[in-house]
Amino acid sequence: MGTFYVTTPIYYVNAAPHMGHAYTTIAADVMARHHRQRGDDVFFLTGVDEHGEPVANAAEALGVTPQALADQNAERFRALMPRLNASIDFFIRTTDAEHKAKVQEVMGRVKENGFVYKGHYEGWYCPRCADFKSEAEIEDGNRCPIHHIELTMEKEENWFFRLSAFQERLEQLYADRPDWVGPRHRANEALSFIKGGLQDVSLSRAKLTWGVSVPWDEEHVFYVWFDALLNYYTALSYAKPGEDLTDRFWPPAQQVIGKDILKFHAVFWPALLMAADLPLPQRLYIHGYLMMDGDKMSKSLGNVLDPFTIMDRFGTDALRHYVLRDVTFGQDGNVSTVAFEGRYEAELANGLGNLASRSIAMVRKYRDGVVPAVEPELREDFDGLADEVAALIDRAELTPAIELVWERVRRLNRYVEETTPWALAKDEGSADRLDVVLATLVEGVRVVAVLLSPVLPETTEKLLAALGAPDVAYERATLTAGAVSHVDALAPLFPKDLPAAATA
RNA sequence: GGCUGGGUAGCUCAGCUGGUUAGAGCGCACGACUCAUAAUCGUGAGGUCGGGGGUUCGAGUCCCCCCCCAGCUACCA
Repeated sequence: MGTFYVTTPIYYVNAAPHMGHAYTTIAADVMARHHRQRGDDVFFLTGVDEHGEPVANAAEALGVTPQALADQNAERFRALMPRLNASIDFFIRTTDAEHKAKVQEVMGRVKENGFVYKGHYEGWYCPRCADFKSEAEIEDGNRCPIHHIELTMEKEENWFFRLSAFQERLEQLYADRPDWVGPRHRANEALSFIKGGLQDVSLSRAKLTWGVSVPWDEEHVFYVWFDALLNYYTALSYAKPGEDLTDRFWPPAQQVIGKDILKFHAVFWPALLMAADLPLPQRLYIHGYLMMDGDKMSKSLGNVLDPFTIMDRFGTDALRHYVLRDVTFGQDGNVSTVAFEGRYEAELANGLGNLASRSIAMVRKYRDGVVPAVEPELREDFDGLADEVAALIDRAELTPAIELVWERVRRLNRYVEETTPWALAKDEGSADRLDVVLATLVEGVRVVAVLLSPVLPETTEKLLAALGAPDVAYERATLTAGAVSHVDALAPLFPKDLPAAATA
C-alpha cells in the first residue's frame, strides 16, 4: 500500500488523436488500474499541451483565436479518454488559469534560486514561419524546410535557463539511480547527451504571445516545454477542487512517455525540478513506436491500423490487449490489422473467450451452475503468479507480465483436455473428481480475469460478474476454494461473428 | 563519423553471470477429442543462432574485425 502517481505526456492539440496517443494512454492506464488493485492511492494524469507556435499559426490560418482552436481540439483528446476506457483522475489543459499561475510561481522560484539570466538567442530564422530553425532542420543553402526561402541569422533577446549548472548533478543522478529511466538503453542515451556537455537553453520567447507570460517580464512568454513539463506538478494543486494534492502524490511514481520526448523528460525535466527545489519523479519509462509502415504504408496490404476502427468493431479491450501484447513494451514494433485480427481470434476469442465459455458451460451443464466448494488443483501453476506479475509491472515490463497470465490461459485449456470432464460426467463414480476439475477450472479463470483486469477492464468485468466474484483486489488473484459458488450464463466475450469492417 | 541498442525457426520474439540433442507463441502438416465462440489438445516439420577470425575442454552466450537495421548526437511540440 502506498501512493502511485502516474502520468502520460500532455498531448499537443495541434494534431489529431492517433495510435501513438492511444498507446501511451493505455499503458499508463494499465499501470494505474494495476496499482488500484493493489490498494494503492492512485492518481492518473493526462491532458493537453495547448501553447506554442503551431497552434498560434494554425489559429491564424483559420481566422480564429488560439484559445478557440485549442478549446475545440482539446475536446477531441478529452473525448479519447473514455473511449479508451482510460481511468484518468484529471485531464489538465495548459490553458487552465491555475496551471499558468503555478507555472509562474515555480519559474519565479527557479529565478530566485539563480538559474535564470537574460541573454540572447541567435539562430537561423525564417520570416515566413516567424520562427528559428534548428541546425538539423535547415535545408541545404540555409533554406527553410517549409518555405524553401533563405534563412537569416537573427538574434533575439530572451531569458535563459542555466541548464549547464546541472551537469554534475544530472550525471550523479544517473550514476546513483540507474533505474530511474528505463529501458536501460534510453538512460544511456540521455546520459550520453548529458556527458556531451550541457548548454543553457532559452526559457522565454519575445516574439510569441500564445503562452504563459513571464511574470518578471510581461513582454515574454515561457518557451513551450517549460510550460508543458510543469503540468505534472501544477495539476496536483488544483485537480481536486478545494484540495491541494501535491503533498499527497508528488513526486510521480511513474511517468510514461514516447521516445520522441526523451530529452525533455530525462534531462531538462530533472534539472528544472532541481532548480525549483522539487523532488524528482521516481521512474520514467520510455516506450517505443508502433510502426505501421515497416513495409510502406499500404492499405491493400492491410498494415494500416486505425485505433478507432479497431475499437468500433472489436471493442476497446481488444485494442488495449493488442498493443501491449504484440509489441514488447519499451521497444519499437510493427502493428497491422492482419496481426491484430490474428491475435484477436487466436488469443481473445479462441483462447480466453472460449476458455471462459467452456468452463461456465460445463458447470451449468454438469452441476446446474453450482460450483463445487472443493480445493482447486493447479497450485503449482498459480502459486506466486500474482507476485511475479506485479514485479514485472513495477518495472514497466507490461508485455512479459501479460504473457505470464496468458501462459495460464493456455494451461487451463490444456487442463480441460487432460481431465476430460465430459468423460467424468458420464461416470457416476467420478463425481468427486469432476467436482475438483470444475472448481479448478472456474477458479483458474477467475484468477486470470483478476490479473488481466487492468488490460481488459470491460470483458473481465463481464466475466467476473458471471462468476459472481466482481472483486479485483489483488489479494484475490490467487486460487481460493469457494471463491465462486455459482456461475451465470455468459455471452461470448470476444465474438467472432462480427460485422465486416466498414470500409472507408 | 561517434555513441547506444539490435540482427536466433516462414512471422513475432525468449534465451541471466559460457556447458547435455538452441526454446515459446503464431502460421503450416498430421493426429486426438467434443465441454466450448467449427473452439481445444497432442505430435512434427529440423533454424550454418548476420559474416569471418580468436579465447576455451566447451560459445547465440566472452574478445577482435566486417556487413546490415534502428535510435541518439540540443532548443520539433
